Amino acid sequence: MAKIRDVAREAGVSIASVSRVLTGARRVSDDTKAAVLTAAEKLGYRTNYLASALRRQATRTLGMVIPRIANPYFIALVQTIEESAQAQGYELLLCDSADDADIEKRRMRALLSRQVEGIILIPCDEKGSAETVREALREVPVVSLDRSIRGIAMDQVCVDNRAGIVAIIDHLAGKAHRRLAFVGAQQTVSTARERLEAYREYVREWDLPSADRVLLGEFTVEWGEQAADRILADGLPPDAVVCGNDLIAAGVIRTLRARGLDVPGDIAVTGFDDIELCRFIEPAITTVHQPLRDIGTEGARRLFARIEGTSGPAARVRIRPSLVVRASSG
Amino acid sequence: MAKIRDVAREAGVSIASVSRVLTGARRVSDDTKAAVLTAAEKLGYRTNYLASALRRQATRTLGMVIPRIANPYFIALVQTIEESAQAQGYELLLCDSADDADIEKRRMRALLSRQVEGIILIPCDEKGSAETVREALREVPVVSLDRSIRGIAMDQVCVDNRAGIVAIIDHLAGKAHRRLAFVGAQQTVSTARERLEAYREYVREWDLPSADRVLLGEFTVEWGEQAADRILADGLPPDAVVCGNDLIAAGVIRTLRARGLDVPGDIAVTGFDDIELCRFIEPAITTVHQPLRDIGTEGARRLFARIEGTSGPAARVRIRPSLVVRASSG
DNA sequence: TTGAAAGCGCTAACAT
DNA sequence: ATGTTAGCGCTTTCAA
Repeated sequence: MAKIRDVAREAGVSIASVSRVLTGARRVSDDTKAAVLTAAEKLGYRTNYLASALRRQATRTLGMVIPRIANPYFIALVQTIEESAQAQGYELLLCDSADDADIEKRRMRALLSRQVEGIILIPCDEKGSAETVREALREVPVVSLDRSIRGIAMDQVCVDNRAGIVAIIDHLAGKAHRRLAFVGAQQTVSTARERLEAYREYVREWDLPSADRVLLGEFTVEWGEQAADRILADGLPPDAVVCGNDLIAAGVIRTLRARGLDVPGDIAVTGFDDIELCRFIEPAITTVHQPLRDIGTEGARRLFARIEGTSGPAARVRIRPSLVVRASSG
Repeated sequence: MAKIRDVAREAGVSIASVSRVLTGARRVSDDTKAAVLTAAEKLGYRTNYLASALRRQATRTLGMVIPRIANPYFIALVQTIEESAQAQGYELLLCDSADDADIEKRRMRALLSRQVEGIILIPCDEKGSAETVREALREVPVVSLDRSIRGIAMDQVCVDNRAGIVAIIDHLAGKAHRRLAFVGAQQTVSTARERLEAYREYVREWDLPSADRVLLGEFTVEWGEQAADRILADGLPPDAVVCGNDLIAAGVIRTLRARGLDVPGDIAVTGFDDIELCRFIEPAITTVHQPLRDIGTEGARRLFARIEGTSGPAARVRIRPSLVVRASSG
């Protein structure tokens, strides 16, 4: 692999001149520039990023840690961050925490070891992630996306979960649904917690017993399937099921239909997130659309502001979602 | 950020001793080790990867370039590669080529600049990728996955597309389907080409006219929807549609049902890849299951063999897929 | 405008 | 077992 030395020799100039040409410094004659470019091209020279970054003490690299790379929902956020990074001339290092706080810590440390200049994190666990973030914050700015962490001074950008749940309940109430149930996930992340809390608080304005008709498991299709059977085991089932996310809704719908019920005729079902699957399920799922692009760009904006040191106190930003009415809610 | 100097001072030893302790070299006394560990912990020291990698001339890092990070199918391969990399003590740098040969070239160069020790590539374009690969091969081993590139000496691991299509046609023939059609994608990647060729060659053993009943577009749901309408416009439509992948099949099914036809009653439909969506569509899609784990591990195995210089001539490996029969093929 | 040389933070060879 | 030091490949003073 050709080094800057080789290019200098080939071009008949000093290595300083080669560096100047390649980094775009101004003070170079056209002759030198041409000679260097020719030599570099001829030798297939490529700047050694390690040496360059070590010397200039800048990597122009961002890190991002997400709970699961296989989740298209998170990937949509990755895309947005990647675009923002590219626009600023930064590269993105993506890591998967496998929804495990220990792995998340290891990944964050690996990113810091690689001297990333900032980190975007989708925390995997509200408790476990806090310590990791605090450690990282001592070295670089960190911004959390999608899920928030309480009691920590950092920029956090997420959807207004409460507004989403309120919109869903208002919609169902407008369709004359009265007996509601909520199928959500255990309270390990803020989204699970906030959606449940919003449901509990808001639904009692319509129907008190509905506030206690709550089942908590995981954000998966499988849990939705199980939960639906539990709901049906009840003597007088609800006429609408508010789900914590779309995957759960897909599972609930599948089981309800397998048991011979009509959705939404017998029971309406709603989701949250508006993942692509919503349009493929029959009936298509009524849900809350996540403003992923807005969340991502706002997160990146704040991270870069911190990197440049031009930002004020840490803030928690909540982006308003929108209701998407489809067939599953009658 | 604490440096090795600071730790050495804090521990009252030389920087060499700190390095020895942290890199796990043997020749250190227990006292020194303890002192270093304590000091490092106290200062929150983390080895600077840039300096370390530059010095040892080894990054223990692999690069991977895939056409689209949003495609869960590719992500399944990423997961496998990541696991293999971790098992070897390597980290993985993931890049998205956005299905664009120019971007792919830029990404590959960025990886080389970062001194990755090997690259796993899912080429975005059979023509455009060849040159990029040849360039990269001058510096590090490159292994292609899922899609192959003709006329280039490198390890390539992909599914046996022909075997998959043959299995599909045998299955449909066994169900007494005779008038077949193929809906695939333009021939920019090997998978599109090989599946079409296999269809054309093999279907004529059953029904000659079927070999010409071919529509080519993209590997998307939207194209499947359009293609279905074109198929129906024909006076005497086929009784089974073999699709180039599952997304196309999903689109075909959606349109056929929207036009009032029964799948598979009126027309059977099959896919290729066995993505998750297959089980959610109604009717669930009969398809060819990709042995993604096998492809990934075999690719990683070959890459590491090349990195260690313990491998023979470049080879093209074809992994056998399996047929998954579901409701869409009657 | 150009070149010589220092030094980024670390590891490993060499000396002790 | 430990310390001293050269040097990985590059960028950026500093001089000329």
